Amino acid sequence: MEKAVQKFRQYCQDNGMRNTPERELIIKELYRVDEHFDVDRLFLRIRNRHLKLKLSKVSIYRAIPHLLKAGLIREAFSDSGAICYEHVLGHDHHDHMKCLKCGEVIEFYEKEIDEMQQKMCDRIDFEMVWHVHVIGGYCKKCRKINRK
Amino acid sequence: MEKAVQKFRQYCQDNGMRNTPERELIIKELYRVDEHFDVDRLFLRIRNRHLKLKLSKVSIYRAIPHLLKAGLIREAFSDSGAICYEHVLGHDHHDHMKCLKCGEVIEFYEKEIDEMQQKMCDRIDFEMVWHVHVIGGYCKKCRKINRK
DNA sequence: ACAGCTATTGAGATTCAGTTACAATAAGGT
DNA sequence: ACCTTATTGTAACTGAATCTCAATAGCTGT
Repeated sequence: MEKAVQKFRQYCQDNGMRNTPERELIIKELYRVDEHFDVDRLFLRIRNRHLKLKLSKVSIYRAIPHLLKAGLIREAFSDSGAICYEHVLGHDHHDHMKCLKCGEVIEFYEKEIDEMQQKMCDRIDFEMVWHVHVIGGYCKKCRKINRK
Repeated sequence: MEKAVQKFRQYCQDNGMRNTPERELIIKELYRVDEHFDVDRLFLRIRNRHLKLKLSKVSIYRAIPHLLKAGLIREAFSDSGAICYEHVLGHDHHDHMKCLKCGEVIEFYEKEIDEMQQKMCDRIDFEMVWHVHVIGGYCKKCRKINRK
């Protein structure tokens, strides 16, 4: 977590930006819990913990493009309109499956898929910056229920 | 295109739904052009062709969940807020790369990635219904420009 | 061919995520 | 400590998508 804050400070320096308590608060709360989040959820989490009584949702919206660029978070998937993010530092890369019935999110990682993806990009001289790979379907539990 | 209309008629029958000229118009326009589209773009295309002067955007929104279920279209990616779809019939399966600079969309298909994806789902007993695989980055052209 | 049930339509109001405008504040180099 | 200007919060706004509701029109049975 402290590492993330450090990294962001560096990012600010490199880009002529100012580091502020608001941004650090966002990063700290972001890294405190190992969970997917959208802006609203993160906002409420900060509110409810009384870490600081006044932090505007707009500041979170404004911070996100920077956090993405700085490589602190990445887009995971979108959930009925709202975009869900996850932190990157200290969390191995993975992608997501989402159960269309119970909403459960399963993380997966298949080394070969990633490698193949990279090879394919190299082949056509495409410089990959990010990727989103989401599989929608029915999880083990919900399949059983459906079969009944 | 006529095949798509047929398929949708069947889908209506199977689900106690009514087939209407509005829905057929949507499907026909959808299949007339081999291009990605969002609701707005499709709406304007129908308007501009004067195929029918009065078709509400709401009807398109309402048709989409059915078209998805009927297997006539699929979600391709989202473009600054709006979801982009593409038709499925008569168009081989593929995924997308998107250039973050010029916005170009490149379609790709890697058989092995698809197979590996399926194997992985089988392994954990997850029934895949759809998947979205989007790679963001810089295309060949834009990389060259960036290097200057 | 007709009647009646009810799915579907369009207009307009509404919701909700995300953005913008702007005046007040405060970070950080000097 | 000062001064420049990036950042903040409030509130107004945009734009995609949904909901409400009265009017319309498919389909089914007769």
